[in-house]
Amino acid sequence: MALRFYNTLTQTTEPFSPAQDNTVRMYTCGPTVWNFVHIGNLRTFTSQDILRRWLQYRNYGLQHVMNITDVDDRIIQQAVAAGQSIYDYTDIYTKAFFEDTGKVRLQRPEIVSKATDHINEMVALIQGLAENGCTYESEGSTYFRIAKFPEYGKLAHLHFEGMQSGARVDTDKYEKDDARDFVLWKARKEGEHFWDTPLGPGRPGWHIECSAMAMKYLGETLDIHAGGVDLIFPHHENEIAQSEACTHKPFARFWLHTEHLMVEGETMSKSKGNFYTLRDLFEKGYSPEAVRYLLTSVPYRKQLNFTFDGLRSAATAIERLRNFELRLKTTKFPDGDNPAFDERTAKALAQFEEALDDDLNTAEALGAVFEYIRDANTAIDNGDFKTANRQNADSFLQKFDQVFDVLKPTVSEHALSDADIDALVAERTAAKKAKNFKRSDEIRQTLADQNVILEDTKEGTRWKRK
RNA sequence: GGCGCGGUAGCCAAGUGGUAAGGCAGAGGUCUGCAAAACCUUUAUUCGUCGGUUCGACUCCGAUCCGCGCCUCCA
Repeated sequence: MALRFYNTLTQTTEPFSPAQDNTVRMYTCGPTVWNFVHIGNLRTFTSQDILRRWLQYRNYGLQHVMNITDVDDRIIQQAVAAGQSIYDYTDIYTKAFFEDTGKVRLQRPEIVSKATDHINEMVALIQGLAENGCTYESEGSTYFRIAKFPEYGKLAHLHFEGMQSGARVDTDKYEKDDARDFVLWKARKEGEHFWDTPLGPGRPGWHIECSAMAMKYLGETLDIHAGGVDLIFPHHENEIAQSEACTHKPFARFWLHTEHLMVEGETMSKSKGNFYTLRDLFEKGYSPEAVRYLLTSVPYRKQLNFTFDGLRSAATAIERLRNFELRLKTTKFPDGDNPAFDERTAKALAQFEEALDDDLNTAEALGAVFEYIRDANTAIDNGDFKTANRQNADSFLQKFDQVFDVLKPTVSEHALSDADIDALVAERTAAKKAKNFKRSDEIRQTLADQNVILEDTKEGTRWKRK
């Protein structure tokens, strides 16, 4: 079956292909840069990375825009507290974001756009909405009038018929006609960063940046819009309202939402003491690959229970994958070809691709890979794996890694070089030959201290980094 | 209260009408100078509970218990 995704808008799984040409126009809600990225954020971004990679694997071009929210209440508050401008303050966390996500090998979107660089576009969009009679002004702020958009609630599947206007307590500091109305442009407040615009001095509301930037770079209708489940309402619902009320065209064809993660079975929160940034995990000694693997091993639409036990399991699972890769590379196979085994490889690849085509079922894809590895190991043991089978096997493994990207270890800059290791291994082999096991074990230990593991095989000694 | 998601082995988790993938941990074995590493085998008569439909249900229907999320600025 062809590629398909679950669409929050229709609540069904639908076949996917881009609307125009071969390029997927995709927008994902990026970070609010007021702090370091935490593992909850990262789960969403990692799932989007898998989405990116799978679209590319399926030979689609990609035009992916991710925003950086660099102005909002928290940022203003934190910047003031730190005695910095919002630009200086957010710059720190924007850089940290790419540094951190780079470590877990997230691809950088084709376009990264900052909210503060697109004030003009936002103002223009709000003006367009004003022309359509969808806005009103109150105490210097501009609001979107929900009553003008009857389809409001279609993404979150909320029904407001029974709700009385103003029935809810309005906790917002600004004056609104209807509790559901949301602010497009916030009036300037004393001591806050502001922009002078035709809408008056102030700053953008939360939702408008995404509509403005998405449509600027991708056109009025996106193929995919993605984010965390918590953004479905109100953020994405409001994006739809303000975009479609302006263009009268569907804002996005597919809405993909990543479920949240739990930590040790509990919701992650600072008060519970189970709040972790990616940097926290690195400090505890966990590898970027292990984090990446754990985060991707559970399909994106399922809640993921993040545990340290799971993180260790992930690291061991990666070892198994790497061991197979190493075995494939270093073993001398019997000459010839075994068509039956090539068929086995083809089957594994088909299962792998079908799993990811099915709304990115990463768990099933991994199952296909591990099952294959077991069969391949058995075939190698039995001599059923021939020299000519190596190419397809290796190609399958590389295709797997094109998506999951965990095979290559992250090597620190202080680590021994490959040449140093090779030299020590050669010395040990000589020592072993001379039955100088004392020296041989000494070298093994030296390398072990550098996180290099030696394996003695029929074809000699091979090594790997841990 | 409304809407949505989920409860499968010690842990993580796929499957969703034809008789339980995979990973980790555990147990056994192969290999090896010992060791390490690696590899192989094995581990759920059973899928929250109770009913129903069916030749047959983890998979469909009803009820029920439990967990999680959203219902205005949180990925």
